[in-house]
Amino acid sequence: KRIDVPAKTVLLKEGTVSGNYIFLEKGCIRAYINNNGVEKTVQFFFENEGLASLESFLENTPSLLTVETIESSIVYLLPKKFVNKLMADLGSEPGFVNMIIKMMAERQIHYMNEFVSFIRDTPEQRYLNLLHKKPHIIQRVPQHYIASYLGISRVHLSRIKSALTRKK
Amino acid sequence: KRIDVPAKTVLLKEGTVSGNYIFLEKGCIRAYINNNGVEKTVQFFFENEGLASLESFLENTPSLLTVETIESSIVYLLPKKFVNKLMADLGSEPGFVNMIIKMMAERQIHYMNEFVSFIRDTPEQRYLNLLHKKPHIIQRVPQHYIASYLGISRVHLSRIKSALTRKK
DNA sequence: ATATTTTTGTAACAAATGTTATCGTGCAGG
DNA sequence: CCTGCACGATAACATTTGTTACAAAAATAT
Repeated sequence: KRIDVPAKTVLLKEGTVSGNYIFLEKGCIRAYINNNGVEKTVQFFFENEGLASLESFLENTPSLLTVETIESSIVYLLPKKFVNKLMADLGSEPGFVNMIIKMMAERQIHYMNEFVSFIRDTPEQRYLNLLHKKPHIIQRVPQHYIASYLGISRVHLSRIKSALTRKK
Repeated sequence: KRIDVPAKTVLLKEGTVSGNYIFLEKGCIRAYINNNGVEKTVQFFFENEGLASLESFLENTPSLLTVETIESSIVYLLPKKFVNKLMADLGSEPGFVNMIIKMMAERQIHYMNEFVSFIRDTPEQRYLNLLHKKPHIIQRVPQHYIASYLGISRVHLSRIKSALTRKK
């Protein structure tokens, strides 16, 4: 289940049902939506982070997202059966349930904050937020992926950056 | 705990700690963020829906959101203690935990979809989505609140609407 | 080392969106 | 029945953002 893959390897393809929980030991991954041939990046993942297309994973529906490595990476693929068993076994344990709920609350808060940020902030502010709160993303991820993550064109992100350096 | 309030009543104010779970028996409510004096609507609620500023409620931090009635409404305010007790009592029951997890997953998927929609869709598409998937919002809520919910100015929403009627 | 692909920056123009102001309509409170 | 307000439409103008195209720099493969 432990595999070593080069950059730009697709781990989960849009339209297929998510069969694995993906855990990233080393490297860097992005999840994106394909919209009429234009890729819109939704999230980035780094060392020791795990992901599953939640909707697809829970409800056995085809995933909206494609998951692809950015750098060459080492990942574990945990089959869904295995994860389900884990949940069932530990379900009785008191602390486990609270942990799950807490994790889910965190993710919910994360997505809500992203959502609010889109309503409230300009692209420049969103870029600055990312720069301050998650500088590792800016450092490691190619800029055009970041642009699509911010919901803007790569040209515009370039403009924002050059405007910022001029201000300083 | 059951109160009858006129339109434009503030139920939870930005900066205060959320002390109640709010349940709406009748009427219509909006939650918004105040950004330099500009109100950005984040969500709408209608009959038989409940809400708490999750982050504030779980972590006892000041709420980022203000919650205000749109129409005159009838609401129940459930003190947090009461809700916590409910959770603790029922925590032992097996089905309850699954229900909570399912509810949280739903909300997470909701916010994620909103987020993805901002990255992927134009304002016009977002308006059409709302029109098709949640027509009751469009029908009952004043248009400038909807504009801020879509992340655009009220003028632009007007333009989108008139462009759409011209197309038909 | 060289060739090829990927990534980034910049310019010029087009389209989308915001801002401000004005007008008309309808509705709520006196 | 009035009189304000709140709401929505529209116009004119300003600003932001997207698109296309080209070139340079950086990374990667051969």
